[in-house]
Amino acid sequence: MESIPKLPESELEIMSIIWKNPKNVICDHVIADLNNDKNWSKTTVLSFLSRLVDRGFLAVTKEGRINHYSPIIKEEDYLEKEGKSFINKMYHDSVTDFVATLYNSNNISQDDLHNLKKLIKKME
Amino acid sequence: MESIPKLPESELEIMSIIWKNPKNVICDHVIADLNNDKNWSKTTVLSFLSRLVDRGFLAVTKEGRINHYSPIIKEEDYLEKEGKSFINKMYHDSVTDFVATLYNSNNISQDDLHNLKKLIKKME
DNA sequence: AATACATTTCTACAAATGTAGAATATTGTT
DNA sequence: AACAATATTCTACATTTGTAGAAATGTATT
Repeated sequence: MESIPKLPESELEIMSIIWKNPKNVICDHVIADLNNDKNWSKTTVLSFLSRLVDRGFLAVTKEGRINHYSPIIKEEDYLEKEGKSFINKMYHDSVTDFVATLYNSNNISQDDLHNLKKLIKKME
Repeated sequence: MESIPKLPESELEIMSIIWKNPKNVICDHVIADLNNDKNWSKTTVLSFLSRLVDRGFLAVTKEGRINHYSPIIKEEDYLEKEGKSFINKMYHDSVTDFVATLYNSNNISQDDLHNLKKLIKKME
């Protein structure tokens, strides 16, 4: 299959919203869920949605005049691919180095750390 | 201080090379260390270097006619900032979820996993 | 000094991204 | 049916990124 392309920031923002709640998505839902600091106009959001359709991330169907969007690319797949490439590019493939950096700079919450420990215990 | 901006791919590539070996860097070193799949012309590399200077990532001094570049932004700082933002944007701030994704998709080497365990043991 | 050569800086341009108004199409209302 | 309201699609344009030739500048060589 075609390898999944990396999305530009804004389109990723839109996809994240859709992945979080992927059933029966229309433009207005997306707008409602946008971060407050983004005040994109409706046409802007529609542009992004249409680019995501072009890129093969979304499918669109019309109900009356309204566009309904649904994800084609799965969130897990995208995250896996991006995560891998991030660790590779930035940490020469060492997850350990990555976690160490975050830990040393105090960017892992107690809670998160706790869960991480539990997870690691289960792994082998 | 100004928050560190995110670099475009190509410039990050250049910075990575320089960070790896930051003393007395000249254009030709960078070119020599480039990945084989990148065959950027010398002027292209020089363009990137000069953009990095503009962005405040590199300082440049001339020895004769030769430009010597040295990092202003520290690798750790850039990595910390990008790592944080990655985990935030992609994994709603959960390092655990990130590690889980990578683990489940078989993208952590035995070796790495081993080190990770050791690291976690030391943390608290 | 004149010439050939190497290095850097300028300039340019295509493609991608961010952004949204104008035009069009569709639906609902008087 | 005519008109207002609304959603989508087109079109447009500025900015950023990728890419590199042309021009300028400095150095070495005959």
